[in-house]
Amino acid sequence: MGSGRRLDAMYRAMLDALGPSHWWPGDSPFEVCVGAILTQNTAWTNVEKAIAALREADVLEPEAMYSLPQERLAECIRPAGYFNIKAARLRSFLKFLKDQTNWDISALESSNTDSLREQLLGIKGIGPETADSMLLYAFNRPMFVVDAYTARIMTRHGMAPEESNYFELQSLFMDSLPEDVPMYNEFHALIVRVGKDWCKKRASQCAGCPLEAFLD
DNA sequence: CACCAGGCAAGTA
DNA sequence: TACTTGCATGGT
Repeated sequence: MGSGRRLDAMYRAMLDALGPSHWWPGDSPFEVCVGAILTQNTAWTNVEKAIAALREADVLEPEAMYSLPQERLAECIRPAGYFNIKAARLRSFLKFLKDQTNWDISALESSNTDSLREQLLGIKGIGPETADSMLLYAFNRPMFVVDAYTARIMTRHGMAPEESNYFELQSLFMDSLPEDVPMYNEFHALIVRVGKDWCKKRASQCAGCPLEAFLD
């Protein structure tokens, strides 16, 4: 429970400075899952365009989306980039929903978190960050989401070695913070916002960063 | 013009 | 196992 205080202080500093993020409220768990796949290595503004196109095509619902030929699905999501790959990934997720839930995504609510995580990771195109984003933001499970910004911020603050893997970074948070879904939700969102605006890959434009006081 | 974005899988040695 | 590369649009 050592670094818990520091993480909590960082969380409050970011929240005080930036205010709540209202991230991924989504119109449905399915929509959140679609967004999680589309946003892989892609700016969210581009994802919004793709989701709008899916809604316009009236396929923002599992069975309808699966009935759309992959090539046309790819065309809808073109603005999100990697459209051919992501169309295939959406379809592998849709096939999972069909096979495991008979198109009733709410059937997944009864699975325990660890087995649901394993199931999601078994789908081609869903890696640890996408699976955990779905668990936290679509299924309201207490799973901390790690991304490139999380790694950068933690290493830059001397709280994790450069070579830390996903699980090690995730454990840093989950071993010392309470299992609090709304807090995990907001914490990850704040990390992304701070990473985008201040914690750049190179140079250090740390002036004004909400976490400036936590640098050594 | 270069660089980056809420990653992942496949290929190589 | 540990690197490297392909995937692709849109904003700064």
